Amino acid sequence: MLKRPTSADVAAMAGVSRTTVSFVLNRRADVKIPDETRKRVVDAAVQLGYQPNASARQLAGGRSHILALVLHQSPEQVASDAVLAETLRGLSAAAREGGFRVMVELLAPDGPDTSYSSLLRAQHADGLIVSGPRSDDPSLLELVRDGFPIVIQGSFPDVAVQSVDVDNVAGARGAVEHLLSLGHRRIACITNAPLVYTAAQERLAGYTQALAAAGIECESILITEADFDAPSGHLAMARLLARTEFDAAFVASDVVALGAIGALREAGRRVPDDVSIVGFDDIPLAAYFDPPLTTVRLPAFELGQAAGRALVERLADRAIPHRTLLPTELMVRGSTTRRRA
Amino acid sequence: MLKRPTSADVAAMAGVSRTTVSFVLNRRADVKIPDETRKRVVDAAVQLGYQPNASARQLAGGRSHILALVLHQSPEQVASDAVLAETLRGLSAAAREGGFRVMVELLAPDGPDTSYSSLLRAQHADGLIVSGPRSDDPSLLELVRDGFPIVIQGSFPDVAVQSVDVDNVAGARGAVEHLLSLGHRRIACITNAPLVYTAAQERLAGYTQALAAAGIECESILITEADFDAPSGHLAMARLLARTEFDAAFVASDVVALGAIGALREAGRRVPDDVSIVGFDDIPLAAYFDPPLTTVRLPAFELGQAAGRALVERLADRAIPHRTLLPTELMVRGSTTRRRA
DNA sequence: ACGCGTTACTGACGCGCGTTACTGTCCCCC
DNA sequence: GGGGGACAGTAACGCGCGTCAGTAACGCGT
Repeated sequence: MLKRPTSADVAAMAGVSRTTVSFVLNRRADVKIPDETRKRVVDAAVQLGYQPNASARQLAGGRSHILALVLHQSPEQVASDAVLAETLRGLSAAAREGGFRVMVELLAPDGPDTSYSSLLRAQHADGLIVSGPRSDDPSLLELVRDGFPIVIQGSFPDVAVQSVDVDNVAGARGAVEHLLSLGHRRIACITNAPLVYTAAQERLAGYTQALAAAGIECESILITEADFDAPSGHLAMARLLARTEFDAAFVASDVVALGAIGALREAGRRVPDDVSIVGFDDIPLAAYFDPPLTTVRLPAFELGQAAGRALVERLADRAIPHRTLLPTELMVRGSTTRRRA
Repeated sequence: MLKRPTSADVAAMAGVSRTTVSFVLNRRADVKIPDETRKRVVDAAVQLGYQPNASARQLAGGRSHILALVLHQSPEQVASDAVLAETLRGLSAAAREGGFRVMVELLAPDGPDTSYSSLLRAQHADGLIVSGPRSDDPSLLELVRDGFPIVIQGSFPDVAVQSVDVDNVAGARGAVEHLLSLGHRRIACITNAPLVYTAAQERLAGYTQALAAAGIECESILITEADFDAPSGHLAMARLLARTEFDAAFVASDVVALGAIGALREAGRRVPDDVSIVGFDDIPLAAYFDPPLTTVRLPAFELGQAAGRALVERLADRAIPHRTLLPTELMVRGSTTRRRA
């Protein structure tokens, strides 16, 4: 492997100093360089295939131009996170706009894994996007308190840190309102995850709000928790079926909803004729479920993009809103229908 | 934000030179340091919360300790890549074992996006894992020729570069043999992607091999291409239904298969009673399709892990096999059944 | 007393770049 | 003729670390 050219090589070839090379290649507006010299430098750089060494640049400039995405999730959660790819795409796009690259740090949630704090403390990355943190994460609190640039994707209550999220409450409320508008009154709810996760809390809150607004009492017998994946949805629906009657259900995750629909089918209940189902997320496959799933679209790409942009702005010392909430959209498909008379 | 401590600060506090600090913290076995001194240094480092600056380390050491994952995929492909998350987990695990971190580079496939070559040339990353490259990518060829450490995830024929892949041919063959063993003779095939992708070619090859081994002629009227996502599977199945008869189909992607099953349903054909279906990938949701999908399990985690490990070994100048093929496993579920008499 | 080896450590350089402060030159205007 | 300013460019330092060559102190055998 041939030795990579340095800026000194470019300088030598162009017959100028290294400083001039740096000025030209970094397009410094406050330094005047005649076009002729500029061209000589650029030509030399191109001819040598010069690429500035990232480490040296980072060291001299004090910034790494890297954003790190920290995923605070269990394997099951990652596996069933159907929107991760899209979120990553959005983040990647935003990073690129701002001249950053993206690093990914996957954490095992069992046991305190604080490896990501070294990302910042070692200046591996300039800023962090932390996805779905647990609200009791001490090392995250410490990083925030130390003033590191961090954007939370999700929510992290009671802490002064920027966050970007989808409007879970409004989305869930809209989903339940849709069921209400179809005449359903006895509506069950399966959460997407245990309630230690704020997103699960928020979606549940949307459910109860919609019921309250319609003057319907919220019964805990109608509510049960799932745990990210389809099997947990299957179990949750089986629990509900065993203990009460209902003619619709809001399932706060498409993946969980697929499992729940399976349980309904096995119990001989048809969707949507016997039970209407609304999901949440609008994963790419949702429209191809049988029946096609009515669900709440989570703008995954935009979410990643918004988080990335927020962090980029923050790193440029520009003011950014404390909290950004992205709107959801109800996608009405075949899994909901008017209540039978 | 407080200024981060440097190794000089640690040295001052411990009353030794910076060199000694470096020796102690890097656990250099070839340098003898008494335990007492060692302890003083470690204590000082802990007390200051010292974290070596990554850039400086990279610059001095000439390596970044970063692996980059290059995803050469269209948005639709990324969105429907249900195994990306798992692969990333595996890669991340392997990287961590080897003391590396992971960077992700998403490329738009339209137009030659060579941004990833600068990852290596700028020494942003020590090595690359390139997922599913197109075989005509010139900048990749160039990188390989220049001797950069690259591992392909997928295949890249006719080029001397390490690669890791799942055994697509054997997996597809097994899927079709399963259909044959159930008495099916007229078996259609929907590819997972256009045939410029080698994985699609290989899975198709497995299909034709299995038929050939059974002495069945391979008819092109039974073969059609899809394009990664469910809608394309729907279209593909509609095309097949319009032009011929068959009693089973091998669909080389679970996501595509879901779309195909939808098309069968709309055409009034039941799965598996009228048409048996075998998919490929075993995405987490496959077991929850209706009917549960018989499919070929792609060991996604292991794939990422194997790619990561291969690259780590390569970077340590240890010999690694030119090509690693991971075995698949047939998951027999409800979408296949014996041919009706 | 001297040489020699060992132990315990350090000084100084280099990695490749950004950047500040500075130098030299030319020209114009009083 | 000389002061001043714009122009074109450079020398040199610092970023924080790894590492090699080197040194000072000490012990030991003869």
